[in-house]
Amino acid sequence: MLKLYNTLSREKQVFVPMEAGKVRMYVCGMTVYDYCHLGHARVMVVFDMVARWLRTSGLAVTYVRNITDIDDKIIRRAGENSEPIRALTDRFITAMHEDADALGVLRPDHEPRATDFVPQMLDMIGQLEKNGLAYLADNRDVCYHVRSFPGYGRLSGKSIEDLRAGERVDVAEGKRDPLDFVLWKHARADEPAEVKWPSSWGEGRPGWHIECSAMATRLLGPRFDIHGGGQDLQFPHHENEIAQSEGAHGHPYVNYWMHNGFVRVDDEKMSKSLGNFFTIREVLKRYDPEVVRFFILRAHYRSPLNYSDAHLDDARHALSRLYTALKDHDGAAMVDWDEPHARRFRAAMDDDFGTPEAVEVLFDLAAEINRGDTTLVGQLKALGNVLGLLQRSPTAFLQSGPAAQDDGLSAETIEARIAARVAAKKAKDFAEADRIRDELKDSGIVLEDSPRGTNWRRA
RNA sequence: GGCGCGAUCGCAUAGUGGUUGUGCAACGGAUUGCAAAUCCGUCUACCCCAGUUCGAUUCUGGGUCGCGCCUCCA
Repeated sequence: MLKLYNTLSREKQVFVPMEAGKVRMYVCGMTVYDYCHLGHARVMVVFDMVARWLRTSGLAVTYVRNITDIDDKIIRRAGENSEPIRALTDRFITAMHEDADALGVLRPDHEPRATDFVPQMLDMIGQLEKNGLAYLADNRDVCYHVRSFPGYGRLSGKSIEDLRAGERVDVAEGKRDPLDFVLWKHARADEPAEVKWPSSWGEGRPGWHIECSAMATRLLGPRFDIHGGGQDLQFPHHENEIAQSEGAHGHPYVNYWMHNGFVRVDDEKMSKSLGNFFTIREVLKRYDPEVVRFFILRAHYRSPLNYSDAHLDDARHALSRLYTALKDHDGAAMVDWDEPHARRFRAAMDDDFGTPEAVEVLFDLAAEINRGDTTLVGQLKALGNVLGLLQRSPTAFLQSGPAAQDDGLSAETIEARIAARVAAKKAKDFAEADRIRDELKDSGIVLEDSPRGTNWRRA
């Protein structure tokens, strides 16, 4: 029985799908004007894990993760680059897919682009206007009248009064209330034709929040099971989505809201605005992507996750232990769910996606295997697979490394050195054998003698 | 100012009203020509102050510190 923490109720709840055996899930994805950073990596990996676990649990999942391809920052960036919006967004969508693929993130069932759903957004805005929740402001933007929507602030635990008290928003440009947000931005003369769509309120483009409501409704229906995203989207983005969808449809929008914690650097949120972010591809130059995935899943999805080289190094060593246990064994990869470790694994995952405990089970399996119980090899591999881990050849993982690109030593060179050392050992020239080993060690290559020969791996 | 989250062994990260988890690191032993890997063992924590309790790291209240949201942000 799966329980998950629902941001809306602020407690763990038993997950009951709307339709037996099926789950409909929407996750807020990327705004594509730059490379993804580690924070994006976390959202993608976390909800990939969620989708995998739901499927492993026998549910048919429809997973939607949107792409925001129209927005102020995109327009600005395209202008700076003197390139069409579409060229810019296409480029970064490709880059995003490269990053996601590297991290073992499976493609969602749908990746809708906002610009493909403008008519649906306009329909929804029209409905909101009809319901008395949207109005055309003096500056010709169409705005959502937040005060007319009862229950605004329920998700984020904010009251309209408190928001006003701490208000730091610019003086309203035509808004009736500073809290009101834009549904439809009227077109400006200096904007490219590419970002102008006709509408009954005049030419313009969608506000940010409306796209998710419209696309989720179109692809999953007006009410669905799970909606996820980064913690920072809880307010105002998700609060506004609720106001839009419930305001338009007159019934609840989402049953379970999930928010993943931030990635931090030096105990500060990693973000574009703070400038302390690392892009995924930057990190992947120095760390194996599976190490990054492991690093993310080793922490609970709702906890903050501190990034540092030391922590990634630690994660690499830990993952190496798992792969080392798998080395020299072939095992079928089907989970036997009646086996005790698998039961613990399931219990951990069913408790709000407790990947840290699930990973712990993996280490216990590795220990059992190292003690000689090779019947558990298949379990380790198969449970690893549930998390999207441990599917490579152990040797391939162990011989790849942080320095793989620049230590300049090819496998052939290393093998040749090993052969030379074996010869030296045979001749009882241990000084020479040790010299060769130390030399390789200085290049980050660790040798391991075994009855069946000498193996090597990268430290 | 409003709202919320967190404080666990050297580092990291789980979890639990009483049996003290996991990874990395460290130390001792086994193994090894020596190593590495592995195994066995050691070290063994729960911010502070009250309260509830037979018993609290775990529950309640207060405090301190850190962080997040309230503005674009995964």
